[in-house]
Formats: sequence, C-alpha cells, structure tokens
Amino acid sequence: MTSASEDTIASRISRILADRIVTGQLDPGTKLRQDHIAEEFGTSHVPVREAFRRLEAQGLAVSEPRRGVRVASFDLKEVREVAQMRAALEVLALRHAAPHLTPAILDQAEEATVAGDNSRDVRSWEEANRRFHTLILTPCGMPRLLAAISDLHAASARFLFASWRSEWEVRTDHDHRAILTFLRQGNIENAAPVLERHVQWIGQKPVRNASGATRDAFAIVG
Amino acid sequence: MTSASEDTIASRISRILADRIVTGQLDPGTKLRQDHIAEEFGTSHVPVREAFRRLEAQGLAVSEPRRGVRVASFDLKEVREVAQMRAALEVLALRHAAPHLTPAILDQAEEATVAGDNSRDVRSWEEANRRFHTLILTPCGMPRLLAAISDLHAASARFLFASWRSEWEVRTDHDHRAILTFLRQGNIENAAPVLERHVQWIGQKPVRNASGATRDAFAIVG
DNA sequence: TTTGGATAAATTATAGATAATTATTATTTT
DNA sequence: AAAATAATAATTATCTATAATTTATCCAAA
Repeated sequence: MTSASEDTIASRISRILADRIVTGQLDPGTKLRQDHIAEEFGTSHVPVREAFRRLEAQGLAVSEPRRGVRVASFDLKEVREVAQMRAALEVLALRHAAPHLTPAILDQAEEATVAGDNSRDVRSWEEANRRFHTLILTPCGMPRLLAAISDLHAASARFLFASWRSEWEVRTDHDHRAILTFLRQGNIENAAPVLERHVQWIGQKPVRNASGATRDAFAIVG
Repeated sequence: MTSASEDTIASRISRILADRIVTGQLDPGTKLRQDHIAEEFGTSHVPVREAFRRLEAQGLAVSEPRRGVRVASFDLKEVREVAQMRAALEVLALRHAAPHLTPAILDQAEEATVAGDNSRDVRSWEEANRRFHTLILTPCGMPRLLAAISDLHAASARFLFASWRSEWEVRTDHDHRAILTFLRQGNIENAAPVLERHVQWIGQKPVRNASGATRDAFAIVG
C-alpha cells in the first residue's frame, strides 16, 4: 500500500476533488477556485493547479485559460458515449483476462455481486459493482487499458449518482451472474457479449423527488 | 484559429514536449528536469510542472514523487496493447461516423492516402496517415472518444518513429483504399473489420543500423 | 423621473516568477 | 562498508502582474 507521504499533495487533492465531483457533492458547472481549495487543504495554489490538470485529463473538469476551472457538465449524449467506450474496452480486457481467471478470482467476483445486491445505498452498490468489474478485468495485465477503463468507470459513476441521488432499490444483478457462469465454463464467446450489453445498458426509470412528483431519470447500470 | 495568447504557457510546453517524445528526439527514460526546461522556455518551473501532469495523463511521461519525471519507456507488449485499444475504439468511432460521411470527406481521405504513399520520410507519412484516420472518424461526433483515440495515435506514432528512424521506404496503402471503397458503398460491415485489422497490424522488419548490422524492429502501421 | 446602455474604476481571480524547504542522490570520511 | 555530509533537484509557499468580472457612474432616450 502506498503510504500517505508517498504521493504529492497535488495527487491527494485531485483524488478528493474527483470523488466529490463523481458523487455529486460538486455540481456540474461549479467554479473550482484555486485559492479557496488551496486554503481548504492548507496549501498554496500550485499543487491545486496540478490537480486541476489531472481532473481535466479525466474529463471531470473543464478549464478555460484565464477564466478558471469548472466542474465538467454532462448530458445523455455523453452518458451514451462513455457507455459505448466502456463496452468496447471492457470486452477487449475480458478477452485477455479470461485465460488468467482462477476459481478464486471468480469467487471473489461472486462475493462482490452479492455485496452489490445487498447494498442499501448507491455508494456501496457502486463500490461493489466496480469491484466486480475490476476483479474480472485486472488479470488482462494491460495497464493502459485498465487505466482508461477506470476513468470511464468514474464518468459512469457520476451519471449514476446524479440519477439516483434520492432513492435506492434493491435489485439482483442477473447480468453479473450470467457472466460468472460463462466464465466458470471457460466460455468467453458467450461471456463477452453479455458484458458488452450489460455495460451499454442505459435505463429510463421514474424517480420520485422531494415534492412527490415523478420525473424521468436516466440510469446507467453496469 | 486559436491565437498564441489564447492558451497558457503550460499547454504550449506540453505540446512541444509531447512532439519531442513522440518523434523520438527525447529517448525513453530521459529525465525531464523542470528547471532546465523552464530555462529553455524562459519561464519558471510552475507551468513546466503543469505540462508534466498532462504528459503523464497521456502516457508519455512517468512521474515518481520527489524523484522527478522521465520520458515513459515502452516495450512490444505496450505496442500491442495500444494497437488493440485503437482497433476497438476506432471501429466504434467508424460505426458512428459512417452515416455522416460525405463524398467530400471521402475525397479528402483519399488525398491523404495518396499523400501518405508519396511521403518521402516517416514524419510526413505519419502526418498523412493521421489525417486519414481523423477524417473518417471525426464525423462520429463523440469528443471523448476522439480525444482517447488521439492520445493512442500519439503513442502509436512513438513506436513508429522509434522503429523506422533511419530508413524509409515507399509503400502503397492498400488497407486505406479498401476502407474507402467500402465506405463509398456505404458498406460499414466490411469497412469496420478491415480498419480493425489494419490498426492492429504490427510488422516485424529488419533494420540496418549505423554499424551495418541488422536487427529486428517492430513497426506498427496504421 | 426613469430606464437602458455604455464606459470607467474597483475588485477578484488566475497565471506566473521568485524564494524557501525538503527529499534524494552522490561524495567523502571514518 | 557504513555513516555523515554536501550537492542536486523536486515540491511547495509567498509574492507580483495581468486579465476578467463586477460595480458604479454617467449620459441619452423615453
């Protein structure tokens, strides 16, 4: 494990800001003011600016020279774009990971699925879901691919938190189980297309807001 | 066109350093010393550090906290990884771009192919090749996808420049022509797999070095 | 008199330069 | 060979300049 002193203040700030953006604590369009953030973390603005560059690269922030940095906005079009990129890249990763998957790994992935089904809030569901995907894909041994997928996961999670902020319902993840069954059989040709569709799935579901009215919210689940 | 004052010193530095890394002017493993670079550009090291963060995100540089930044190294394994990621993402982009491709765009792509065939050095070939891919993919209208592909192109180009530094032979790009023919017919189902194989193609070819001896070099062409 | 718009001053924030600190690496000494 | 010290370079803080935004003031037209 990397000790706290192993990384720079900049990377710590970028991680924390990324988490706030993903979970919706920071709304799209919110100005990120460098000296406010610097003050919050008890540093100067220099590491804050470095953190901004990373957030920019991750697509979580948008920077206009001399005009500052804002939390990136997103729309349904981008949700779809990210979902399709994830589908393409996760299938690639799975094909390379499959030969290296052990029963132990698949058991852990099953545990993650159960944990997801039993989650009582979005945050823990997201965490379990991410664990599932990470477990079955990491053995591909392609670091660049995994890093790209990880960034896309963060983007997906943003949409998830934004859509399902208020309520949460318990669901059973049939896709995860189907994927695991195929993988246990060594049947990648069937596992891959299930994963592809699973990641691309974007649902539309009525959400009841505070005033009791319902509105349509889009949700990405995978 | 963006005027020079429209972007920051940091982005200018990152662009120039990226070009040097890609073209092989800076060898893998080379230390990037922030105050040397700052001196060269007549700035302080603050914008240099921001440029480093961007290069890091692009996979062109590797940073170790408190130990500095180096030009990222790469091996055949990574070449293959990048090629496969490109294949997956470019196919996705092409499928979305296809309905928006006009005869005018395809003519421009044909010109780019001719320019590539007539190139007398690696640099101009790479530029023409990139233009071809950009032309047929941009109409997909998926900015995040295009940005990811662009970064992967840079990585590919690095390998290209590294393998074919000394000599250059004129070739005719049959793949590009086949893709164009299919696209003119509106036949995406055939165009896509050609593009997929084209991008993934990694050749092995003997290269004569300064001392006259030959060694095997890997080349990625697409 | 009020409203609308333009212009100028003041404030605020970003970008960059300089300076200080801290960690790492190389060298020397025991 | 190990420890101590010096040199080197990265990281962060402080400070300055410049650009952008807001606010205030003024004039013109209704």
